[in-house]
Amino acid sequence: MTQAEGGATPRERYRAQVRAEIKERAWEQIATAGASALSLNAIAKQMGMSGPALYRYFRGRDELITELVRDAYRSLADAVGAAAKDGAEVAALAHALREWALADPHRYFLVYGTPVPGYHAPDDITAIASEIMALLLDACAGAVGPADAGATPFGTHLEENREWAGGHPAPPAALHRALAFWTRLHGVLSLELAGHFTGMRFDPAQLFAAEVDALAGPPGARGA
Amino acid sequence: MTQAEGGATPRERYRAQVRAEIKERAWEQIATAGASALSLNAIAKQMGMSGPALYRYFRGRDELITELVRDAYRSLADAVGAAAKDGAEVAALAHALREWALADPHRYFLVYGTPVPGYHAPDDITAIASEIMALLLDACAGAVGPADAGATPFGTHLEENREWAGGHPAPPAALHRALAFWTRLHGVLSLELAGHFTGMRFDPAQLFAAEVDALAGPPGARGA
DNA sequence: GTCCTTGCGTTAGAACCTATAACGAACGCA
DNA sequence: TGCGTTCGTTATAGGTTCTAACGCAAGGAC
Repeated sequence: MTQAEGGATPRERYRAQVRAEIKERAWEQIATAGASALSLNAIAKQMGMSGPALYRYFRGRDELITELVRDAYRSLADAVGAAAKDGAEVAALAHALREWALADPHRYFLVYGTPVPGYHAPDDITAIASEIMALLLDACAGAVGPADAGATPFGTHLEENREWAGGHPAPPAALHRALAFWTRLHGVLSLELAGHFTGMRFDPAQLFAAEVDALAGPPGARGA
Repeated sequence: MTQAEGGATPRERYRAQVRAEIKERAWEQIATAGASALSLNAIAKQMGMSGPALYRYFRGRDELITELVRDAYRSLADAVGAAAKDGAEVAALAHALREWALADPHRYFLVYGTPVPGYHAPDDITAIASEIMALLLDACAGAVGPADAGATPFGTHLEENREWAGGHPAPPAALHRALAFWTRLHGVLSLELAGHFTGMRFDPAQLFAAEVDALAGPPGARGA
């Protein structure tokens, strides 16, 4: 999208532009009907082209979706990164995450929703995921309270298996806090976005805020 | 499945039996390829029938899936109910939930996974969901610690909007704890089942256990 | 400016899918 | 034994992804 004009040859520029427009339409479809309803045929028709033309630009439906997942991850990393720029408070990251999720629920589900059985994310996507995790670890390492001294059972387990942190020099309590941040906020967000709270009258934002509050306090609270 | 033999007329018995077999095959397909790959045609072919025959038994793909969702909810309610029978410890419910989820991940995603845009669950399904919530509230109400006295901001918000608890006489702290139970354990389970922990070396079971531990302790810990 | 190559978009078609319509046969009930 | 309901069939319409083969047009080379 940004480097569409940076292409060398006219053909490459045109190609990049068409690819961008295809993804644009794809995002529109996903925003309204979800990823499962994404139809290459419909996109082509919408663009005034006839069906198989799109296969010049994407190997197939899977490759397009993989590209969209990549963009979604990139977008999330940017959103979280922007929030982590200054203060780097854990609550700020949480807020950025929620904003990003509410802005386009289907995009959230594209990243964190029900996985496709055969699908395995390519390396560059998992790299972006690690990048997000690093931001989270930074924030969590910066917020280690004095109460984090006591080692929890899970803390020691994490100490022994901390390869996933990619060499990040965070204490076990921070590792645990980062993991809890991820799983707890995903828990609230995914249930909210999936509509499991509709009917129940309480405000999901306040439940989310309560979880963020708990996260800002004790990490493994009462563990051991 | 159970009441297949309770039918009055031979026709009804046969019909119930065929419906049961269709659902059986559907579950097999879902277990291997997920709900999105469920094909009425394939089921029919597998049963030696030709395509449209299944429409005598289900209005369409949607009705079959709705039925499967209903069965999944029922199964979850039974599993949780069985665990709540005796001691009624919160940890026991958590363990039952995890067992149920790991037994068939795709079944879990059928209930808690990415929602289909147009779909709205029928009343009897939401009723089962309420039933599960009631079991959870029972367990949480029985585990109110002395530390739960202090009213958190979210606790008072829940006190004001407690219709979703269906008149359950649980203190606000128990309501909060039940909600946290649901969202936190779903957070860990769904990320684990979706494969977001693969590559990271830690044991998901221990993270789950740590969350259960935290749940058994302070509910809104440090809120306010 | 002219040729030649490369790539784009087309139509045709195979193999799926859901879903409806119309027909014939079998089954159960009286 | 007859009759009506229900079942399973085939045919059909319309949708999807994706491959193959063809023609045209645009870019680069000279």
